[in-house]
Amino acid sequence: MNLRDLRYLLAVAEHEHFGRAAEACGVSQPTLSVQLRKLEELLGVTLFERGSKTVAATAACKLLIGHARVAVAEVDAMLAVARSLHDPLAGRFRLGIIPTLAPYLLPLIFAPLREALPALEVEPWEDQTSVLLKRLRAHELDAALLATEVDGPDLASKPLFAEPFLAALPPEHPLAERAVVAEADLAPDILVLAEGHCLRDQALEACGRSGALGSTLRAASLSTLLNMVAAGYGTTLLPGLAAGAAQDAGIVLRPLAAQAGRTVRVAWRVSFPRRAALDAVGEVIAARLRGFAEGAAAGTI
Amino acid sequence: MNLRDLRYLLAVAEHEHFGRAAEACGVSQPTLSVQLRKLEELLGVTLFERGSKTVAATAACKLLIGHARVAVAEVDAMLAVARSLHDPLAGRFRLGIIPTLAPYLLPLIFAPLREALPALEVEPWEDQTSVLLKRLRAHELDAALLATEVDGPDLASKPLFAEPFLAALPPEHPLAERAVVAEADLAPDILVLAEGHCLRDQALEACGRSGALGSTLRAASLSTLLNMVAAGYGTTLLPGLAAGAAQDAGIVLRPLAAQAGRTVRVAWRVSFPRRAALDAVGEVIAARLRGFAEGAAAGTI
DNA sequence: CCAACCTGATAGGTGTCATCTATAATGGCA
DNA sequence: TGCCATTATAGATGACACCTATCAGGTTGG
Repeated sequence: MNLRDLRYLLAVAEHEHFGRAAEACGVSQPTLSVQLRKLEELLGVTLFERGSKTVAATAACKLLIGHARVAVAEVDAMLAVARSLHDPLAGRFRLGIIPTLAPYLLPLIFAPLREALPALEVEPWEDQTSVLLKRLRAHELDAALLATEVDGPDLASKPLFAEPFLAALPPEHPLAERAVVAEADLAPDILVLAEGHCLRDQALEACGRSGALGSTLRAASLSTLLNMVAAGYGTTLLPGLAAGAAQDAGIVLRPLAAQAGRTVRVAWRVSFPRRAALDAVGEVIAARLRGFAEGAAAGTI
Repeated sequence: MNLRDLRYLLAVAEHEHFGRAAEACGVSQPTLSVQLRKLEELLGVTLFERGSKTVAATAACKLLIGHARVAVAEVDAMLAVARSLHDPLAGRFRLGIIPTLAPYLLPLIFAPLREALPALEVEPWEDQTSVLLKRLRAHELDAALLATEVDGPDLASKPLFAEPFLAALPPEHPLAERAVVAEADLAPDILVLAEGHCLRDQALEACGRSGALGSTLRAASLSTLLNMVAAGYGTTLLPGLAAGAAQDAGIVLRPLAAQAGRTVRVAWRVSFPRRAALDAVGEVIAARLRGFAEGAAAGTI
């Protein structure tokens, strides 16, 4: 059975005339006659009584037509929905973001995203890299903003912008008097985030310390870490976008000698079909952050 | 778009696996792949994300699947209804019956009809011949029991049984003393039904009177007519099946010399598709009335 | 690290079938 | 009785759903 046949059925029932029904369906009258007869044979039911001048739906036909009408209407509704879904730049876009980035990046990009992609409902999801990757692979996210490369043939990524690190120091810290701080000088009393945060590994690597930290304090969030630095517990390496929050906390920021930093990337499943939305979101973010690295590295924040 | 495609869509969404979905649909995997890709092109929407090991429905697909499910379910329901309608001996059967027949025939045939055709809901409709024919042609009746032939190429009929007329006389009427009454003897004081009843014309013809009756009384129903005869207003020609009612009213019945009578026929549209039901109903009625004519004509009622 | 697998995509061939035009059959009507 | 309207039939044709065979990519296990 074919949907077309149901449309023919409804047309003949409505017009009570094969010729006009055929015209309404855009086919020839013989086509309609043949197809309708086939439908009758398939159903095992006489659908229409053909008189010399009249075509009348049988009682059986009237029973069946109700179902046919609903079925055709549903398919039409489906086509309509599909048409409204044509635009890849519309609909929900679930974007994972790592915790050391989300609070500082989101305020910057929300407005540009809404302006550039008004039909796209960007839904942020904050979690650590490994969780984001898991959710991304599970189709629970459409893309993720990370500070690491991704591996595996099912995922791909591209860099959006470079984010320099800054030395974050308590005001009374000896290093605060220097204009530029060498990464290695931070090593002795550096504070880092809890395990799982990519920033933790990157900070340790930048200042040349191994992973074995002993009793070093570990903060659960970048906000907590800043509070600890401000309280004089030690120093840290801060992502450039968090500079504003650090200064508000009374922390002294200094550019780094070797210009350590991280690259924020957008990652996605290679099979993800809405590449247009993906690229558009990436471009909006990259455009918003363009020139950020130079300014931050030069200390002109 | 084809219903088949919707079934494929639902199968893949359910199994999340092209091979197994194809098996469930009874087609090869390439067929399913090709058809689904075509559906995606038709809808302009990517329905599934194909990973190396996974097939996941996109958000758009989930929106569309709801409609597809309803449409397919409706079509299946339609097929189920059609199957249950296969039996032509089932369902409503609207049977027109003329007023001079209905009250006397229906009590005889209801039980046999119910026994022989339990799935057939016979729905009687009582009206005069012309009205019945109009309703029959308008598809408001499936068949009609008449005492006349039908004409026109759109209608057909066949005789079911012969119904002799009887002379109906007041007990004190002179003719009541005869064993057999000649039709012409009833003419002087015959009472007939109102115009439009076929029995009126047949009674008048049988007793040799012209249509011009002058001030002759006319009854609206056979029941009224019997009351009038019983009250001594005159005589009448009575259809055999009404004999019981007449005797209950205290009327004297006599066989007719020329054995005037009428033939009850079933009429239908030649295009009426449920010939099986029609023939079955006719046969039940004919069987029930078989032998009636001889008994009635012989006065052994 | 490579071979065997699993899975979906692609290619070429084939048969079915929806569709067309042309024409017949039927009945109504003047 | 011939003309109009309507549906049914016939034969031809093109589209397309389907198949088998094969490819391509990714995973897995020895």
